[in-house]
Formats: sequence, structure tokens, C-alpha cells
Amino acid sequence: MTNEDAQAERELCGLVNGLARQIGDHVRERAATLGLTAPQATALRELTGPMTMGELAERMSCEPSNATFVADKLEKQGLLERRPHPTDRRARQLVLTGDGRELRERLLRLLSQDSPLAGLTQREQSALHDLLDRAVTRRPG
Amino acid sequence: MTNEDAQAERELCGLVNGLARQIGDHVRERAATLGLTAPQATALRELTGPMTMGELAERMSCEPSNATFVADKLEKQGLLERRPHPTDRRARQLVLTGDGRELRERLLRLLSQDSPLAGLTQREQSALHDLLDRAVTRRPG
DNA sequence: GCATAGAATTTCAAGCTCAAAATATGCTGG
DNA sequence: CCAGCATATTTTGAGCTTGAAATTCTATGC
Repeated sequence: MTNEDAQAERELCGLVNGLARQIGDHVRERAATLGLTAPQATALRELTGPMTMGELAERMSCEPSNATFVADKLEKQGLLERRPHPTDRRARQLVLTGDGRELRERLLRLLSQDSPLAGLTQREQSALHDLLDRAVTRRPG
Repeated sequence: MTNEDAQAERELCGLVNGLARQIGDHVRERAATLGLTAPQATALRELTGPMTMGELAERMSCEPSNATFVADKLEKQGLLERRPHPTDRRARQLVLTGDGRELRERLLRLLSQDSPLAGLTQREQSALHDLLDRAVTRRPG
């Protein structure tokens, strides 16, 4: 790999991080209006249905121990419950409460407004999705 | 915006965050072999020359107060110096020491190996760069 | 059966990050 | 000039994140 290639790659990483940052800022700002922190909102957003701690961590792109931390916060706010997993006694099943489901709906509506990706056309978003998917999945790690 | 569009957008955000996470993991892993944490390595990588705290924060996509924190760490390790800015007495100029420049070179070599973006061809990386650039800059924030 | 390896979650310590307030300096209109 | 607002950095407190160790349970091989 040439020196220029390496530099271009670093620049690309910077762009990815920059966009991720913008997305995070957007979530943080909207979450604040509901009394949630950004990670709490991310967890709520990802809880599309009952799932285990591991699944939540995976969807949040974080360590399981961090998912525990965030789930604790949501549980203390009465937004979710930890139930025994139906078939695996090692695992827990996370289930939103009525309050949790309601707040999640409000959150989703807020998040869909003024998205950081609004600058891209549908076609561009589709192309970006394709490229990112390839970058992410073509990597063992 | 339709419901499906919003869902597609959330998925896209997830991909961006997932890739950012992979990049971060890669940096962390390589940085550890040099006795650096991930943010310290990121700062070292971005210090392409003398710059102010604000510039560093901008390049690291973080808050200025966080740049202060990281710069403190690097300074304690003797990798950089804070000098008075030549023309603005409010600002500081960050300058790598000899050790800092040397470690930076080693870091750059490590980071260019097994990049998380290696799964993409040159053409794909170029297309990705283009799309991300558009997404990031087409947004006032 | 039972030992052993593996998996899901939690706990804990260390370090990172943000936001707000404090400090110091620069700039500009009256 | 200089008052007032803007900018650059630091400090501080609260909350987030990671990685390693501990706990509990599952699955496999003998």
C-alpha cells in the first residue's frame, strides 16, 4: 500500500467518525427533550421487541457490560423489565413496559425529523447502505 | 416521509455506527501495543503538525474539553508540548516532541495494517468517501 | 453421570466524554 | 479609549465505556 492510499484511508475513517458523531449529537439532542441520555435513547430505539442483553449489546454496537449499565437505567425509569428467558436460564429477556413502548414511539417520531442523513437523496442513501454493509460484513471482526 | 423510509434511515445510522465502532476497535488494539489508549492514539494520529486545542478537537470530532484531557495525557508522557500560540495569546500551540514524532510514525505504520476498510476496493472506498463527504458537509451542524 | 469447556450476564475499576461554568484574551462600535 | 460580546482553553461533575474477573447456567465428551 502506498503512502497516499494510507492517508486516503485515514481520511475515510475520519469521515465515518465524523458522521457517527453527527448522528450521536442528533440522538442526544432529541433524547434530551424526553429526559433520556443518548445511550438510553439508542437502547430504546433498538428494542424493537423482546431480546436478550447480548442482542441489545450487538444492536447498540457496545460491550455487554455496557448494555447491562444502560438497561439498569431504563429499568429504574420503569421503561423495561428483565424477565427470565423462556428457554435459556442463563439469559434475560428484556421487555418494554407500557410506558416504555409509548416513549419509544415518541422517540422514533423525534428521531425521524431532521436526520443527519437528510442531505442525501434516496438513491445516495441506498448506495451508502450498500457500501457500508459491504465494509462491515466483509470483515471477520 | 414514509415509515419504511424512517426505518431504512435508522438502519443506515446503525451501519455508520457499526463501522465507526470497528474502526475504533482497530485503533484501540493497535494503540495498546504502543502503550496508548485509543483516544490518545487518535490525537497522535491527527497531530500532523503544530495546531491549537480547537483544531485538535475538530479533527478528533470531540469537545474541546475532551481534547484538553487527552492532550494532558500525551504531555505527561512527554509526547507533546503546549507552547504559547505565536499570534493569539488565548490559544496554545500543540507541538510533538521527538519522542512524539517517532511514536507517531510507528503508530501510522501499525494503523495502516489490516484496516477495517480493507474489504472495499479502491473504487468503493472512493465512492464511500464521496458519499460521506456529501452527508457530512451538506449539514450545517 | 460428571467433568469440562463455553456462553450470558453482572460487578468493578479505570479511563473517556460531555456540558456548563470559569478564566483569559481578542475584537468592535460608540 | 473601553464596554461588551465573542473566542480559546481549562476545570469540574456526572454519566458512559471498556476489559477483566466472578457468577450462573448450558452443552459436550468420556
